[in-house]
Amino acid sequence: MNVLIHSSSSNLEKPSAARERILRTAHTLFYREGIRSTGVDRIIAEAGVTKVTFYRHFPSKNDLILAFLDYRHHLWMDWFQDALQRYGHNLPSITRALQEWFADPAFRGCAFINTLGEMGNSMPLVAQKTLQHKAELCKIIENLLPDNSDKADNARAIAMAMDGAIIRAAWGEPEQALHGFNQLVEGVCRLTP
Amino acid sequence: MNVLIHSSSSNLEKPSAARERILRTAHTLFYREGIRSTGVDRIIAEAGVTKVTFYRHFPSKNDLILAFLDYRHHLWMDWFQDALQRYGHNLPSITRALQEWFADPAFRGCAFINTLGEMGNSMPLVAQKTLQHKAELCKIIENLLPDNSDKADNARAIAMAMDGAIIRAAWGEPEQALHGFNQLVEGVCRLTP
DNA sequence: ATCGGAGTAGACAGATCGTTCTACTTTGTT
DNA sequence: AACAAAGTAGAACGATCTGTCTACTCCGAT
Repeated sequence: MNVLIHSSSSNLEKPSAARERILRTAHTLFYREGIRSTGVDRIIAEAGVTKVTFYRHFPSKNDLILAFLDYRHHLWMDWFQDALQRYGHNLPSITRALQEWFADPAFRGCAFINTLGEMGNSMPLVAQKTLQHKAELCKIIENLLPDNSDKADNARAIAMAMDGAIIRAAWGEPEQALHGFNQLVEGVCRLTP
Repeated sequence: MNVLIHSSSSNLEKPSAARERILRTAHTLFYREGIRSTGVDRIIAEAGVTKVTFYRHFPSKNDLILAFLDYRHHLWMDWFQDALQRYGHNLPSITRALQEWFADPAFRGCAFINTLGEMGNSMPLVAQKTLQHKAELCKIIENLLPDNSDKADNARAIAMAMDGAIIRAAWGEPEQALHGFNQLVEGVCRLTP
């Protein structure tokens, strides 16, 4: 019951089935077990490709890491926007979306937070992609806020609260995470009604 | 100008100078560069000990990782409590303490968030120590809250906001992190005045 | 018909990983 | 004086890491 499903059958422009399999496998393993503890050999084996094929598409593991983040970005954004729509596309729908995500057995926190935390400053592009990801998230949150409030500011605060909630949920306390998140969001909204 | 300084001269009960050096070196490297990307060979070299000495104190790298978290816990808690006292031991003093921390050139986010994110579920004790760390932090925050409010609940929400701020600061946006954190704290406090 | 791009299978190199080992020296306690 | 704990120096282990290489197959477009 994965909530974040891979759009498997969009091969109309043929972006290489092998490449897609590598990327999906890398996504699963990188997200579940971390970047460094996942060797390329394992990705290659589980994706069912050969080394030559792998290195043809991704000249180095670093290239795969960056592609993984792009892949993750689109996957997560698509799911999140869809979830918001399904839950009413208003402020409370964020909580419902998070609840859905936290309940996913594959949930293991935010891939960007985890990756940046693991890689440190050794890959500047990771930090850059992380910032882009969160900037886009802020824009989406902005659209859920009423016009009279200071939208950009409040959206950033809510995004921060989201990260805090995601981390807490990753520690195995999803209920407390959602409760605390609601508290924080409610508080912020009361400040600029 | 490290804000988190190592209590170097507390060798009255002699916990082995070599052990202390290994632990300090591991702390620096693990925190700055991550766990898996820091090999024991490098720790051994930079700590100026030999392999035998290293493995006498820490039978495996995993033991060192856990000791690192304990070490970090005490180091950070001591600094944090001291900073709170210095800034007035009230709610706003949290922000000042965070500001001080974020300005530290060695700042690279929360060691527990980073480590748990990197290790995943491969080391259950890491998750356990992380929860203990944050539980203790919540208790400290509780003591800063007025009596009439729902202290435990609010402390947890504030701790969550702290984590969000820490992450944002680790991405290189300390001012936005502090601003958002203030917003969130102010909002929570207005809910239960 | 043919040529190139993308695939398969798997050996291999060179570095680094965590860990163990032998052999010797210093230091503190009894 | 003697002994044990804790230190030094450094070789070596097997495993695993990323990345390269040769040799062969398949298939679609020209």
